Amino acid sequence: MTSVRRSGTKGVARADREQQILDVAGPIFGEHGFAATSMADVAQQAGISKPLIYNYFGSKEGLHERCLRLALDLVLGEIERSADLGAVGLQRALVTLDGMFRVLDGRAWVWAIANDATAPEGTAALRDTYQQRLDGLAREGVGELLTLAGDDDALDLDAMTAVWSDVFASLVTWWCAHPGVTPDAMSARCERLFGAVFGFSPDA
Amino acid sequence: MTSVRRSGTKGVARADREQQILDVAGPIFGEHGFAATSMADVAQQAGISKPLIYNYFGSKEGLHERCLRLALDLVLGEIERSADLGAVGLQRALVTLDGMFRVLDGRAWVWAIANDATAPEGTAALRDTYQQRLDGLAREGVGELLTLAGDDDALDLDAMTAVWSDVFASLVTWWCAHPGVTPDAMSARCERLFGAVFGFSPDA
DNA sequence: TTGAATTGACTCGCGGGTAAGTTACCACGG
DNA sequence: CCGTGGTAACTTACCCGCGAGTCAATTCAA
Repeated sequence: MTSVRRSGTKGVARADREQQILDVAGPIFGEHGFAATSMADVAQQAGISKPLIYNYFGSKEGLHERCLRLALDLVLGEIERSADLGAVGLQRALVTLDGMFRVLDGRAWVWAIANDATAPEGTAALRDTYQQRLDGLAREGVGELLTLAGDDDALDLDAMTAVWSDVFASLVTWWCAHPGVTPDAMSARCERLFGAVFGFSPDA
Repeated sequence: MTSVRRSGTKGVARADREQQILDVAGPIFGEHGFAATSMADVAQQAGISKPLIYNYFGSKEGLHERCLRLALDLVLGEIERSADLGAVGLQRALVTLDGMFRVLDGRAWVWAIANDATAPEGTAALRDTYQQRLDGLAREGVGELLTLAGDDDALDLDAMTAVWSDVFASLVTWWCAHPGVTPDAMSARCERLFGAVFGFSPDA
């Protein structure tokens, strides 16, 4: 997995060192949040010095943005992949949840960093495009449900989309807080809960 | 509303000044969160100097705790009051939401400060007792629903309680982000959404 | 020798917190 | 009616630690 050293280079090849730093920084940002993470801490846990990180990523924001991009790509990619599977209604919700559990298995920090409230202002645009694509997908399913119930109020749709997004996040966050639960077990749990709420088996 | 000045005292009476600082600090803590709030900012917006705040509240944590207590008392008090009204099932949920909208009307910072993720460690105990009482109430209604559906898994109840708490929070937060919506209109919205999800009118 | 990789040892601003003084008001004695 | 001292409210100007960010070296492969 090690890249070839470039001429005139001591120590670790540039690409490898970069990857190594990202591997360490991601979980740290995820655990403590952007604001409460110190560069000295990242450097120490990576076994290198602080200036080296600045050499590679320029600033704390720069390092964070790289980690955030990885996280958002992973999360959003998985959600869009699930959407393409073609399931509808509750089945689609369950499929999306299941995919998320699988992709986050052993990488809970990805979810944490994607939902970090202390992220710097500079990432607002990045997070916006991500949120818009997410909301768009959520809105489809939610709109279907509301239309079926004869509700065509625009703000109702807006609020319900926010609620569904939070329900999704709530289930994922709960799972992240229970490391012993396998993705399979968690998906089964979601099926039971959906069944209890909606009063019928989801595959009906 | 002004307290009597005590003998040998210049300026504002102690109780009045304390209240004035709290009135300013609450919304600031709510808007920026504990971590991102600076004492100098609070002092400036209150039109006084920084040391005066320390004279009154001892520390940043001290000031924050006072604001947090006010917020938690308001929120939890309202929820327990709603619980005592004796409604059951979905009606109880709607009544609780309605009460929350009314008590937070014009005081959105109360909700923000009660849900601030950057609150200091020292308030963990305070927040725990609050959260436990909240969870206890939520667990009642959720447990009823799950038992009705034949689900008696302990972790299911745990997860579902977390989800319901987040749904509640999600609706309140959405409302806080839409200042033009009256409590009445928001309660009506909640009724429609509940109806759409559960497939029947809540008062049935 | 060259030059990229790497680091020890800084600077600097920000924000919590404080020491020491200043202001304004009141209660007295003359 | 006028000092004059006492006291509480209040402020200016500071300290100090922490963490982001930088610079002048140092190491080592080619």
